[in-house]
Amino acid sequence: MRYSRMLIPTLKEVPADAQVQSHILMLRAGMIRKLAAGIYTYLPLALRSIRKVETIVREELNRSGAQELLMPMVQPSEIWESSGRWNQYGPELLRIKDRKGGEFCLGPTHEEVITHLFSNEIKSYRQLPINLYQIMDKFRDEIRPRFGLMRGREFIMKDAYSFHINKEDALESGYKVMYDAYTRIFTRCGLKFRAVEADTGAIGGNYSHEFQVLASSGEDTILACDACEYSANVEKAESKYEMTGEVEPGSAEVVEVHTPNQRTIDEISAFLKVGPEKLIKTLIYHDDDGKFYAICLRGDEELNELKLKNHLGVNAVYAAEEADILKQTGAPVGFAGPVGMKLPVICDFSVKTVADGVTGANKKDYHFTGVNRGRDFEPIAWADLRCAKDGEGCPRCDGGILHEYKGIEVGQTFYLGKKYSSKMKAVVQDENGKDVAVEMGCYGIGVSRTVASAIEQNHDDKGIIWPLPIAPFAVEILPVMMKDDAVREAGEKLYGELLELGIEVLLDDRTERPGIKFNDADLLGIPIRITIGKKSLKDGNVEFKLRRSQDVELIPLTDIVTKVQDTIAALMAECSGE
RNA sequence: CGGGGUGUAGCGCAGCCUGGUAGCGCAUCUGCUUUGGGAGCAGAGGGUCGUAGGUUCAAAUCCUAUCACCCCGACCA
Repeated sequence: MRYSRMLIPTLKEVPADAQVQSHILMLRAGMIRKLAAGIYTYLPLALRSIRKVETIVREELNRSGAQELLMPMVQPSEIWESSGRWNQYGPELLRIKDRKGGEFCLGPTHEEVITHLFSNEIKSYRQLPINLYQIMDKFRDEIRPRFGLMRGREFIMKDAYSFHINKEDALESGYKVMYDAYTRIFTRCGLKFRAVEADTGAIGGNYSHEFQVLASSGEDTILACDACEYSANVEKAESKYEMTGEVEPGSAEVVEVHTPNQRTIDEISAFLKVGPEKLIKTLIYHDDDGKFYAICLRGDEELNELKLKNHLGVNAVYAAEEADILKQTGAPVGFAGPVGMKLPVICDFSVKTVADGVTGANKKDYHFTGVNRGRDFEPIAWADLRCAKDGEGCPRCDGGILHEYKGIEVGQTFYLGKKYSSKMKAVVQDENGKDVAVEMGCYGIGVSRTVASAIEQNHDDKGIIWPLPIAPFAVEILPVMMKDDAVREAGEKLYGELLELGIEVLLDDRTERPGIKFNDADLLGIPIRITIGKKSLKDGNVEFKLRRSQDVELIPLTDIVTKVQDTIAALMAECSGE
């Protein structure tokens, strides 16, 4: 492609409404333009990268036995009513009417459509297993779209749905296969990522993983072991911490102390001059049935609500309102404690590391000191309820330490079991002619977000540094002076030769000044740059430079094609995962 | 939806308080000179000042409403 003919409207200045690097750089590199909040046009350069990701996704999914189809973006309300989600989904579902007043929505996801299709077309266990996927635009009317392609309302997603006759199959030939395919996909994209254990909600089990591209600007926090494969979203992560540091209960007397208006851990810690690790904090929670609990943690620990929810085996947990706390504990917020607590007390393991602790007295403006477990209170359960932290022990292996990373979620795999199939009539006849609900899995990849996260992970202050497999072009030829006949002709000749070999090459044939060309080249981030200048050309050489490196090599014109081919092969091999 | 902020040329902004010819830089077009890291000179084009009402002899400027966009919270690929 000739630069002079391609729509690449680069910007020298940073657009005022962009905050994150991927957004800024995609705007500046002329890759995207906004039409409305969270809705973008992908310009030619961006589309080339998107297509590359899509191709990798297709190749790996096809290889894993999945089949591509394409479902409608506009979906009738009926199927959403039958799944119960027409009312449930909320304002994120963009609803529209046709000319006859019929109700439709723009598809935010396709469980309804795929299940509708399945129940009509798949009747027998002999047709299973089957895995169907598509790559298309989704529309989710997000409350707050932001960060360019990172969180758009319209975005490109690959969604896959698998159907199996039994759980063993679903996990082995379904979930595991997709997990491996995802690992290959992101490896082939040239991204540094981790597959982390994620919340499975009410389904339970370790059968959901988030694929997180590591980037300091990521919104998700993950903890990963430095010795084994364990890594998990901090929302779910466990650690070996609770097994260490346990102390015997102390022998101090329980003393009621006056602590006027001292509510928070910091306030009490300062007021009584004891460290927060000597405090036991008590939080009041209730589940979706309105049942209340008192949750105790060491003062310097944070409650992981997800762990609490899973421990209780309920659909949701909520922090109690101020009025409820007064009603349930007899004291205002800040003075709850396990001693004499009427509500069931559940303690995090961290409480075992506190002896002669400080707790609320369930009485306004009073706390207890010298509180010890066993003697002064007894929880109904001990559990891991705290947020795991950087530097703590790995729960899966010996000696491994967890480290914290920031990540961008680009994919998630779910084993769903029969949760949806039983509700949505996805049934087949088994060998006995009996109807059974099928085992389902669903698997998503944010394609446009993957491209954005690649930039988030690979850039410097001058611009993008594309991983070769998803770069819009592999090579950029930069003739410094197009008006110099020798330089121009050498550029054109090399351009022709590389094209002939099927190499994707961008020829900057603009008659711009060198500074503009160099800066644009850095901004666009094409992995291989070949600069053709008057002086080196006189000796029969061109300059060869990788975007990610500072080194410039002088290569004889006669060798440059081979050099490019070898370099492409080497860069691709880095991402092959072999 | 709650809180904060911004709408003036393709991009970045000034002008508004104190009403009176709509400006600057970059970009664009023409010509000449320049050409290894965002050139110089000369000239040109481009704006219903987000929109709708109101006040006024007169509104980008004051008032009212409204819309859009951005940032902080709950959601998610």
